[in-house]
Amino acid sequence: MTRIQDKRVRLVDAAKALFHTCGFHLTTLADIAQEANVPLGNVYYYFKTKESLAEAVLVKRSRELHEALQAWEQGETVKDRLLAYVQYEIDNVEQTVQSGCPIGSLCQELAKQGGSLADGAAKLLNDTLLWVEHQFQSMGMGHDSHELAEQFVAAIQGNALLTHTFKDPKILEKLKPTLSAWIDKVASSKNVSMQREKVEEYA
Amino acid sequence: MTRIQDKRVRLVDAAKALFHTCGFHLTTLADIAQEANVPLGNVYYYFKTKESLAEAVLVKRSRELHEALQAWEQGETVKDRLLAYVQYEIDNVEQTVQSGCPIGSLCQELAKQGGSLADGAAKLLNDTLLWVEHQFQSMGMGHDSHELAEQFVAAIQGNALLTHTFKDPKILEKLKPTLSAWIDKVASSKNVSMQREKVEEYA
DNA sequence: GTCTATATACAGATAGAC
DNA sequence: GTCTATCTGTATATAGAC
Repeated sequence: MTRIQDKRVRLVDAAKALFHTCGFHLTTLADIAQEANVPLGNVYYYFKTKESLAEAVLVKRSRELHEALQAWEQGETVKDRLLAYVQYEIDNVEQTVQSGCPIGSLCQELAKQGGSLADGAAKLLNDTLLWVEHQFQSMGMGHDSHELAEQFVAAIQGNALLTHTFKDPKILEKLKPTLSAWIDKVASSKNVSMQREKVEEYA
Repeated sequence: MTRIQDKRVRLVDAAKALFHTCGFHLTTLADIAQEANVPLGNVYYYFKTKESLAEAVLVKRSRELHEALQAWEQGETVKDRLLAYVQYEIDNVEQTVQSGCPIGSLCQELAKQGGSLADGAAKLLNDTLLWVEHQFQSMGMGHDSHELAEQFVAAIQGNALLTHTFKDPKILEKLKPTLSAWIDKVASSKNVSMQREKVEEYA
């Protein structure tokens, strides 16, 4: 790409990192410009407002999320896929210890002020939720899939908050065996009723 | 109390509400002063800095939390007590829809900047966690109590985040039967091993 | 396209009359 | 104790030379 795109990319990357570590409101455009090695006045050539820069960050986070979802989707069994998601959180646990879940903290901070930023952050969490729900459907959980997905994502988000608040990576790490056992239990309890319900096709 | 205390109380109440609905950084002292019907310049007679006002808010939240814990403690069985906590969240679900869990959102926002505010917010969540852990100990869950408490609190915090993000009170409302069944399952699975473990005294 | 200098707005905090 | 007026710093955003 051209040099102009490089600067734009650098600004979005710097903003993405700083919004996560310091939060949206505490991060100044001067901080972002410095981190990206771009003079402050030049930022406005690429982004008219701080909000439009934040929107670009949300677009980038969305692209990265869907790449991750695709990667986890490669797992052989549904359980493998769901645990790949959990493992991803564990691989990035130091980030979560320092600044919380990147998506969860965006939702918490941006949901309060409404507007397009709140919607964009909510969509990240919703896309995650829909993917998990799809996994449970592939498992044959039918109508329960939505609530199971909510419990799964809530468990990860809740444990990420505890991890961040108490600066303790072990909290997230312990979650993997816990969720693994929970998936088994959920699946086995469903197998009983599978005798009378049609098993859904894997998508 | 004297009139001077009234103003102080009004400022703390206004700050408590606004920090929750708008977040700490987005709330200005002018907003707080207006909400409390106190002239801006007079705020500094009671609180030298915005941070010291936030500390007073944390003290108030801590007092209120411990009052709530005592109220829930009146439940007859351990399950009643834990579900009283969940019911409390449901009773205040509209607040959570609008602004998230008061304690969880404080932790998320203040943990990033460290300092005494981060510690104060973390203590609120930790006190909650310790109370839940104590309940599980009273149930005879022994060494598992800590991790059960983490899962319990994480479930509530995670569901509060989803409730806030998706503006959907039903998410938190559905949690009560889910956790109720979970408590039963946990208790019954422990009853098996109670035959070989000493049952701990209720505190 | 780039970057310095600056306008504008508003935040936290203070001075000092009452 | 109270409150107006204001200081000071800093954030977003713009103007305009290069």
